[in-house]
Amino acid sequence: MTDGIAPDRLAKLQTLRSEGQDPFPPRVPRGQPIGDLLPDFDQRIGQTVTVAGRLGVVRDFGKLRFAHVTDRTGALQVGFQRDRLPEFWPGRKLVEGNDLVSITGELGTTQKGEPTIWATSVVLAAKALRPAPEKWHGLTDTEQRYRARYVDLFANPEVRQSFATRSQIVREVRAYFDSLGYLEVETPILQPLFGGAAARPFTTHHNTLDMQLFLRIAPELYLKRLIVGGMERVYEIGRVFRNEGISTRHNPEFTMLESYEAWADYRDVMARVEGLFAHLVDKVRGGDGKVTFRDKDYDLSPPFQKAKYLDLFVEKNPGVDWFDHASVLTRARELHLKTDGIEAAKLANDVFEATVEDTLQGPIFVYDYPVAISPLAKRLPEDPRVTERFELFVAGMELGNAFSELNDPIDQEQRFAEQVTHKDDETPGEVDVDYVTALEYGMPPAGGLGIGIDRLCMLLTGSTSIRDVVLFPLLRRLPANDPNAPPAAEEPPAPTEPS
RNA sequence: GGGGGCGUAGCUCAGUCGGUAGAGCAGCGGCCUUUUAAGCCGGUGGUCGCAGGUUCGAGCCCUGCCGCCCUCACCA
Repeated sequence: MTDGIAPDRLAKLQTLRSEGQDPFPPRVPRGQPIGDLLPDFDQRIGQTVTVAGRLGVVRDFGKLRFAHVTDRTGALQVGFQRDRLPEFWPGRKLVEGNDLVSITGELGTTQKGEPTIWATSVVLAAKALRPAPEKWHGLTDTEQRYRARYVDLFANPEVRQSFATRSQIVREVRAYFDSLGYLEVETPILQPLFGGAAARPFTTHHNTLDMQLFLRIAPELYLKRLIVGGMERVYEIGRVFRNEGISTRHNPEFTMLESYEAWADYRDVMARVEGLFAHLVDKVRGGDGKVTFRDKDYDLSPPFQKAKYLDLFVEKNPGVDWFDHASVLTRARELHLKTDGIEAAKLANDVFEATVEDTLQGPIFVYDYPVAISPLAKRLPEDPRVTERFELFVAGMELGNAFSELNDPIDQEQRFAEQVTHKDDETPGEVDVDYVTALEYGMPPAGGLGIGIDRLCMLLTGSTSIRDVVLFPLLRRLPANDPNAPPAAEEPPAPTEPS
């Protein structure tokens, strides 16, 4: 438990205690945000204020020491002078870099004009038993950054900034839908059947009900029940779980936005998406939609390009008929795709993904997807093989998926039944009868949308990896003898009742 | 799961041909009241990811394993 603690810091802690000082006092003077002091600092010179935060590297001049103190709003230099701190001075070395402190002092500047709080009182707020990473490089080891995100966050200000931006993005997504009269709702994460997407679920079990449950792969089918119920405009921002590979753009749990709007179709939803991006570009990027992602430039300002799925398919696969399996099979073999045991429609879509998807720099709406790969979308009146569905691509990355929602319960039941007969581990083993029943009560025509919030954050923060926009990405557990590993399996603490 | 790369002090990194384990920062002692990657002097600090093997001798070569990153596959 104490592996990795610097012995000298532990010794200082004990010295503090033996001198009757509490290294972890319950409260200290909180003072005010450093960021509030800086803009009109010149006018504040001479004021006595209190600030609290984490102490940086101490620069020691014998009878004078400097260090910066950082809080969530900024950093300010602290000047420790022997003559102003007669009581603190003899034990000054017991307070060191990375400790958490509360400083009271007079605002002033140094000879070089650096804003400085000349301390008249120093209170240790919490002793740090481990040193900070190196001041100049910070913490760069990616594994340590993800495993010890708490260090990453205080050592690397740009990381804090990215997550602040993520918070702002989520806030503005809410603001956008709220402004349109949508209700934010919460639907089950533990679901007896999984659906609304094609993905392998995590499974779990409820003891008292003795029931198998799935962690949701999408909230879709519950949200549309709400449309049946007359809520008309709903959205949910929540975690979904897919038991699949991990990569720079996949985390097993990720955050999805889904919205549904009655009396809208997929064209209306397209406009909503453009409206959302315009809003985000305005509020998060200050009107600048130009972002750099993986060394390429994109402009996220709407309007976006549009192209039909089948047009793109033909363009990259001349002479190949998406709906003709023999034709697709030939092409798939040409592309060295895996063809054994792959269903016809999936194979055709694999060809699309192999030949088209990477070329979609975007932002671009790809629309009118074949029905066979769109089990929840409404067919085009003029071509029942195709659905009113679009996906949004940026940088070859699928960012959103939307369609005119299928509200014909008979068609829906048939498509579910079709899925069950071709069941694989990505489709449920039985028809969601209750969902079909809901549709039988009548669902207004509606447009639905799903957007991967994490990927949206990647784009807007220029993060190459999804792990840079997820605070605690899933990592393999380390062996128990490693100091960074969680404590070896012990008796779990007794469950406590929520109060 | 396949392919490639990486793992050395708390942190950032060197380590040549296989020949005594190194630097900077942090921490420790000393000097210094205006530095800001402070400076100077002196010391401290190592399960070289783990386990085997080859060798007189392994951080280095070989095998297996663990972890992370990139990439492909799958997906949003």
